[in-house]
Amino acid sequence: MKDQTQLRVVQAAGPIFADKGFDRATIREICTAAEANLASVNYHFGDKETLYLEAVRHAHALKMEQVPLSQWPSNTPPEEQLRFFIRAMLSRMLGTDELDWGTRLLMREMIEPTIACKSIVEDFIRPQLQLLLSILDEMVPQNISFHRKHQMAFSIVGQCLHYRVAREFVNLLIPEKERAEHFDRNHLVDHITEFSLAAIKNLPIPDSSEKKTS
Amino acid sequence: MKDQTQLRVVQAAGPIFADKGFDRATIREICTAAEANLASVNYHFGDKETLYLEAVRHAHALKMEQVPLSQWPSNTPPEEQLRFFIRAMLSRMLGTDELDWGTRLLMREMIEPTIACKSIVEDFIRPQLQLLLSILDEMVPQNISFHRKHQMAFSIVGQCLHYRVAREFVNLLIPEKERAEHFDRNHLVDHITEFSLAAIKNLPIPDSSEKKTS
Amino acid sequence: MKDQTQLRVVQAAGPIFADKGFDRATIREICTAAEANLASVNYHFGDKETLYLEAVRHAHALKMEQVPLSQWPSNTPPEEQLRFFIRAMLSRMLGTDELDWGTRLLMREMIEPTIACKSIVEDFIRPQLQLLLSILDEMVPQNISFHRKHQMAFSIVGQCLHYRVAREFVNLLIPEKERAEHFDRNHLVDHITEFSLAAIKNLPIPDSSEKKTS
Amino acid sequence: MKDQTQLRVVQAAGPIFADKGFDRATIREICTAAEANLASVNYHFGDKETLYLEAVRHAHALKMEQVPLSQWPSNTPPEEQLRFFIRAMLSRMLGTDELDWGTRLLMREMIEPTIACKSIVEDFIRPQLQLLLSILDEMVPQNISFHRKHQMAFSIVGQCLHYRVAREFVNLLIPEKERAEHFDRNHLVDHITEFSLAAIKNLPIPDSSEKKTS
DNA sequence: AATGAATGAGCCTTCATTCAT
DNA sequence: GATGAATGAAGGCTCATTCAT
Repeated sequence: MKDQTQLRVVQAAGPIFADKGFDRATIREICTAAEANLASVNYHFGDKETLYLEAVRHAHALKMEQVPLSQWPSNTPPEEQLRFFIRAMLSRMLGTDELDWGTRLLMREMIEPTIACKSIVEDFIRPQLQLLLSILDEMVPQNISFHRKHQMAFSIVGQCLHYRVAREFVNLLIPEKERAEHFDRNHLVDHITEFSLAAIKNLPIPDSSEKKTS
Repeated sequence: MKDQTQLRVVQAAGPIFADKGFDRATIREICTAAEANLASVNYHFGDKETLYLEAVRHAHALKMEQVPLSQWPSNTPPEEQLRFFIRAMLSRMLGTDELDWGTRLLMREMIEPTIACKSIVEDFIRPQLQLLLSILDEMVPQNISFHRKHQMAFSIVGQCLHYRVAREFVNLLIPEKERAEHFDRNHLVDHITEFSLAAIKNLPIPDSSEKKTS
Repeated sequence: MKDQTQLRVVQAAGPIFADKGFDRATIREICTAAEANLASVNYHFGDKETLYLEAVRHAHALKMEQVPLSQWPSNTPPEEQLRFFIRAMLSRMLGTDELDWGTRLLMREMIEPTIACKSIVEDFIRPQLQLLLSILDEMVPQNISFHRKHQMAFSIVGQCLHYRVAREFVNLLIPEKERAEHFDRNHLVDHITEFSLAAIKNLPIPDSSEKKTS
Repeated sequence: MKDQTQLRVVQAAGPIFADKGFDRATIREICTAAEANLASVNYHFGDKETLYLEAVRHAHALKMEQVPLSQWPSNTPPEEQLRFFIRAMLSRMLGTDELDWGTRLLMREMIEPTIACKSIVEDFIRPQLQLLLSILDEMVPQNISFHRKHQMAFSIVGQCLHYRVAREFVNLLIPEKERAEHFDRNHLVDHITEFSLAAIKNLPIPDSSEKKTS
């Protein structure tokens, strides 16, 4: 019964912060949900902001635990590795309904970064980027520059991110029937993989520094 | 000096809502910025939420005015059209510093849609999507299905969106020097255009319905 | 179209003040109901309080017009005069549903008198009291004192007043069926008349100054 | 110093609500009078309306404590019981100056009933009515009907109520000297008692259902 | 004469935070 | 170590009133 309270509060805080954002979430609501005293937050965390930070940290620790970085046999062809990677990333982003709040928290950090942002990127985002880069390494010429590989990586990540961040827009743009049939997770994984592979394999090699710009 | 007040308030509201979000923005702050009376909001808009709506509408009307849908000579090759389109979209998204608040407002709508969301999509987003689709039409086989074209379009949009939505992450992931040299607007336009063109031109034609899925 | 507005506003104000009381009634609501401009009240009456006064005056002018002081043949026996009087008073108090607001206004003046109170009493209440006293005069000994006659009059008025002022209490105390059958206007007129007549005719004559008091 | 605040606030609220009514009374004024924080009302009662309810309840609990239901020796003749009863009722209604606010609160409930009304009637009014009915029982024929006894009771109550509800009217109608000499509490008790006794003892017995009505 | 725009004061309520126990 | 009571600051909103036209 020691720091159980503390834990209960962080756990309760996550979904609530995700749902309502920092401002609209109230300490009262969180403490009620955690069956803890109203003063718990200030007692255990000092203030609301610190609790938020702790909640975000807790959230992505949980996320990493549930959808770990993909593993595959060493002889898996890079094309398949890419497909696996994209599937994992989309899964993390689209989430199941119960786990969705983690992503929602992450998105809030993207558009309104707090102190939590930095550690999220280092602990959570960068490793994924590195993994993606290592997959790309097997598909692109060795002498390709740092930034081109990163741009490719971002092009892949961006395609996934879109379906999560602009989800509501997609819902409004694509009729429900069409969405149900062709925009489910499997089809999206396939499309993004094919699109990206086609791009990677046919991208002109010359360094972009001599590119034209209108 | 007639109903200037109303306009002043909407104009002041935009950047403030964008900066702080609906909750943290106070009508007191907005009215002060607009040099208007505190009761102006109630008088002209009824309540804070309606003001927010009006501010969002005003914002994207402004945006469209400043970076209108691209126009080009009828003989422009589709590849160049795509480059123009991507340049315009990125410009709208990245914006100049003073105009950035419009996009921030838009992102908040993506993540936490309000009543404003629907009209934004219809008036602002869908026309852009249609334009992009018409460009793609000139580059892909005629018999390609509705959803494949949309997926391609979203793949392009997603790549752009990423640099705006995940801007803070990119800033943390890419060293400043590298960013300054290779991730400025021009280079990004070039990369996204090349990447997308390479993908479009080499994408396997068969319908995705017979694709494999692991 | 001259002072029509002014009249429309007073007429609209009456029922609204009656319903909600001075504070809860808003100028906006009144002007809307009167289809007049929001500034009309201040323009025509100066302020809200003056409008209230005017509305009360208007109300009881109307009341007097609709239920005038009873008239009867000169040879009507005083017992019947009393019955007529009580019937008229109860009618004014209980009112029909549309005219009820006049009484509600009056009651508010009773428990929270404003400047309107005095003129109401002089123009509206005192004449009724005089009439009642003149009826009593025909039934009680000539030498009875001023205050005894007034006390009798108040005893009669009080019985009527009770059913209006404490209406809600009566509703809660008496089952609906019983009320419908035995507490309608006719039965109340009969009861109050009988009760009062029985009292008047049997009241001990000695002056109350020598009464015992425990 | 525990939950004294809550009590202080209710106590301060009573007279203020009585004086100004629900709307014009401000929680600021109440909290200041109670030497409590402005937020106390929300903390202890939730909102203003609940505080009002509590204040009304508190008020009539107090009232009953100060002027309890009359008690008398079992051999007291009913006529004397009635006098005692009327004295107690008038005392509660007219009150002393400091305690007047309780009645003012009650009158407001009569004219503009709130949620508090019902419980007041049940806990406070009905017991008094029952007591009065039991006194009447000893003076009227056994076979008299339910509603006749109630009508008599109301006739008695109404006479008392009048001097409270229409107090301001009486003040304007009766010259001050006259009032001082003949309308003080003792004289009123005597008059109302005599008047009512005379009525009760001489009321025609037949049921009112066969009464004439003009 | 009459009105639409604008204002200033004030109200209820909410919330994170603190404090005494 | 933990909590229930209490607080101070601020927020959105409502309203009667004023003012320029």
